Amino acid sequence: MPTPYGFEVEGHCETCKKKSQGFFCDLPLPVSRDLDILRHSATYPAGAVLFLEKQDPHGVFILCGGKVKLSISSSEGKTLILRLAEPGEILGLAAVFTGRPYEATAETMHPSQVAFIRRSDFLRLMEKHKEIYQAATRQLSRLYRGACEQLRTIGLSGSAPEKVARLLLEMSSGRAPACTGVSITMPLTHEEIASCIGSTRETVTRTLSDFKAKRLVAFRGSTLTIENREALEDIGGM
Amino acid sequence: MPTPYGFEVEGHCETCKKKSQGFFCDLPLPVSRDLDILRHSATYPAGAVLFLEKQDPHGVFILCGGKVKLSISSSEGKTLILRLAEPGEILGLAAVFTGRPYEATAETMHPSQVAFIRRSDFLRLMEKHKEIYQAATRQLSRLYRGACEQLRTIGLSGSAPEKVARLLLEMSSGRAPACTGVSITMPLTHEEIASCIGSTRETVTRTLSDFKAKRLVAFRGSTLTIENREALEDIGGM
DNA sequence: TTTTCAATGTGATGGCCATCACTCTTCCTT
DNA sequence: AAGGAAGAGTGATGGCCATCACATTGAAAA
Repeated sequence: MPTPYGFEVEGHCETCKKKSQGFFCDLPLPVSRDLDILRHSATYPAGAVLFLEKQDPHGVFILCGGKVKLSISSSEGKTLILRLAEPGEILGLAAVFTGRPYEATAETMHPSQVAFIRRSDFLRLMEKHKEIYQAATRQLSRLYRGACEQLRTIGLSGSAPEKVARLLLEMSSGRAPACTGVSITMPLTHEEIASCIGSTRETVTRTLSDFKAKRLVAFRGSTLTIENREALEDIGGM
Repeated sequence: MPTPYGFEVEGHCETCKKKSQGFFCDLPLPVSRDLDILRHSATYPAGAVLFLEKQDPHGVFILCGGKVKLSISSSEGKTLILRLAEPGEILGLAAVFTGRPYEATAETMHPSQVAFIRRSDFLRLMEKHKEIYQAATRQLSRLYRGACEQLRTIGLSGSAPEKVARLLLEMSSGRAPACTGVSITMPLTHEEIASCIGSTRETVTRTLSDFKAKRLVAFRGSTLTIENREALEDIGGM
């Protein structure tokens, strides 16, 4: 099944197309032909590790379908989740480009389709096609902005409620409309939320209970609804 | 004074040249000619603000000489220093490329020479010269890696000593040799160190005193010498 | 069904460090 | 030399939340 992305995608094409701003999609034909030759596609089960933090960068992974968790961890075993990658993203870009080790660990959260391109092949491809530079710059810019946002959340907010509120608002953004009443499907456990904001599971549980008691949010299964965006923004210092 | 960077630099050329890996230097002649036409050079005094967080990105600033502090701040007035830019760096790159507001505030620490290029001009220039894409990707990759490191320091380390140790080690890295005995000229006040690691001035003062008492570091004026790198790495969890 | 394990809820405790309130030093200015 | 301001050192205090410990729910396997 040929697609506008330059490689075959089973199942999640629609998602990829919808989120294509800034992603690795819609490449001109000559570029996608070259990509097709070099890529190695595979389907990974949930929980598979694509690459490990501090490993030498053998290449980039293009996420075609599924969801991948990117995280860093300390020597004491604590973990910080950087972001969840969506279909269309290139993983390992900064590492491959600088030649330094992967800066994070990539692990599939669901069964995922992934295309791999060897470092040397990818670098040669970049030299050949300006469009790839363009896509890479776009993605890296977004990554950097995201990291800054996370630094703001973790580094500048004193209290745990502040961090949780910011995370919820961030997760709900990008969805229309950005106002009270938005619902999001929470893909993270309390434990994982904690490791997005540098806190602990217990604190997240307590904070969310508190938010619920104050009618700021509501839960229906794994669906979270923001019932009072104003108040949340207030708590988040925004 | 013509230079290999495509624009005139007074005073800090050597620095720039030494740190040129990944920077905006050594461009081919046609590129630097085009840059020369579009750039607006200026010298700013210490403490000047090049751009503000959340401002619309009018363009990029190329730091030719001096030093610039990049920081983000919260609504309550707390500040987090992201990094200190050295000559050769392009400031505002991610913002200009994505079209979203500047992600940080840029403020000169010393009198600095800065070249400005309007957003539209810069984007057109990128389209024309692949070398600029290349330089941009390199710089963005480094920025992203740096942000990840800072996230690791701030988000994964529980204690203040851990954060301070990591910061000192990071500041001393990049200098030869990376072992016990390295001296660095500390360009930051305790207050600024605190806002690099999301802590407070008092805590930094106390922690550094403690390190000094334990013979991990020594001070001579504004020069800091690492006397026991092993122990520092141990505290930093590295 | 029963089993089982992950996820969640909740109390108790204590330590780290942010905060406040000073003093002291060191320059730079006048 | 006196004045002032920025930086640095230091004690006291209290609150937030990490940590430990255990109960409870829920949802997949067996």
